[in-house]
Amino acid sequence: MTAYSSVQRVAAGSLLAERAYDELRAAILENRLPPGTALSVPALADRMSISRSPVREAVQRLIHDGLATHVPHRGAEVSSVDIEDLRQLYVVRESLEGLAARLATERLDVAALTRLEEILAAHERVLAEGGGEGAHIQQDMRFHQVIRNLSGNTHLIDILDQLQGRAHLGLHTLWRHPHAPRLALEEHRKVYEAMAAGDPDAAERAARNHVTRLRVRLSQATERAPGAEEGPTQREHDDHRAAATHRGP
Amino acid sequence: MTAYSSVQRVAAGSLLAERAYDELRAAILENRLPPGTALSVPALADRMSISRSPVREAVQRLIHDGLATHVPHRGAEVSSVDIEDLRQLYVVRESLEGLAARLATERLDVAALTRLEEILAAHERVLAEGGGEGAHIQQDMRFHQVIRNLSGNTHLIDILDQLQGRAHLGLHTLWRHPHAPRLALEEHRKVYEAMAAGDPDAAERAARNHVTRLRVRLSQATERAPGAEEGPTQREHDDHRAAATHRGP
DNA sequence: GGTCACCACATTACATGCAATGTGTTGATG
DNA sequence: CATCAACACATTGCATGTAATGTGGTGACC
Repeated sequence: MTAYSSVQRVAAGSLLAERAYDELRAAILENRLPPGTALSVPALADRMSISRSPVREAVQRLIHDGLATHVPHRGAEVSSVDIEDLRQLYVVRESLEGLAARLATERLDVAALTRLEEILAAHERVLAEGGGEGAHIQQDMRFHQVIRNLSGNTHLIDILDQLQGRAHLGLHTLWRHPHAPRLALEEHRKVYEAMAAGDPDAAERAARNHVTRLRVRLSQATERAPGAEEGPTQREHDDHRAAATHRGP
Repeated sequence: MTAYSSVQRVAAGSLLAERAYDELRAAILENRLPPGTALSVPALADRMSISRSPVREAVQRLIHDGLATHVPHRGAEVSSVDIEDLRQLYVVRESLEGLAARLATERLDVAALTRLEEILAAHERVLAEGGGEGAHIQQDMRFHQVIRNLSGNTHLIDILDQLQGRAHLGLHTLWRHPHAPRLALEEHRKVYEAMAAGDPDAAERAARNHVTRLRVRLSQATERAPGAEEGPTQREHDDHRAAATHRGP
């Protein structure tokens, strides 16, 4: 029974696996599939009216991205980002956002600068109008996205992209600091100003500072509303061919 | 015709896909499959006497790792790392190795310190005995690997692991600086000393410096022996949903 | 009522079939 | 001799079949 769709558009840019990936990723990031949700390949394939192959591929990409977790004999599920994990993520992001801001400043042009201004303005508007958490997060993501794309460093862009995805996922679950959006916007302005002034050092400091404060606020917020304080929740790091060099007893 | 292997050990830790991945990764990193080599899924499946499914999965993981590149209608091939790409990679590594060294210093214990000493000693031995480029690279990798594992930061570990893989791949092709191994060892010692002294700042600086110099030496070496100087060989960055914020003409 | 064995189910991981599609080659033609 | 058209090939991407395996629930038994 070859489903209903008679000829599956194999045309340009179709790529069922990619579509499935994009769809699932978006659903996860928008919290439509909250952490812990089972990602059954057969079920998803059925719902999307495609076969299991592309879905399986999509799920594996999600796992690779850290947005999903493979549970031995129960399939995959949407990752639950715990606070410690998120904190560690911010530690890495701190360095890299700083680096991105520095590189971006060095490669900045008028168009990019204008673009950043637009984003800040839109962000301000969102906060003024009380556009909701989702709208804030979107502007926040755009700001960082533009900066890292300006860096011109492929590796940096890819890594930050992934880290932001993970962070985003975590933020849906944890953290509800009422002033956070406003503080973030103010810090973004500081980064922007340093960049506009053509000061890479200042831009790096400002960006690092921004992430550091995000991390601190996260810790503070979770301190008084403990969610997973017991147990370090230390993810077992499957020694990634680290044993290759082991030999002794 | 289910091949020869009658019952395919599906037992613990089997996982054909993973085995295939490990095998291919090792082959690529050891330069047994030099950059540009075609990675035909059917051919590999045939050679390994398994079906295409696990091989396809392995190849996709390699692509994700950046060790292989997907060529539209010709399958995948082992990535050719060009100098600019490698240089950019080192820029990122600079920040992250610095961070790793800092964090590692803060979490250092006697056992780890001893382990680092062992590696330095082994490295020294390799260089003294002229153990060859491969042996040097191995010690180099071990050193960095131990440090990042000490950092205790899962994200950092994963990212550096991948970056080191890519760098390793590039180094097979490019770069033949006769003194490089000796210089690297000396710089490793500096990092070690700062760590042993319990000085996170110094450790970070030393580690960053180390990578910076690797990068500079790379540029110098390729300056006089241009391999791919013509054409920026800029890898097309498949706009990674970056276009989401694009709109204007 | 609690414990344990059993059973049906869901899922994975792998094998394999198959149509669509671009590549490279070969041979015909101007 | 160069150009071009037709062809056979290899490969991908997707669909689907299947055995092995662990989960969860259900009922019997103590």
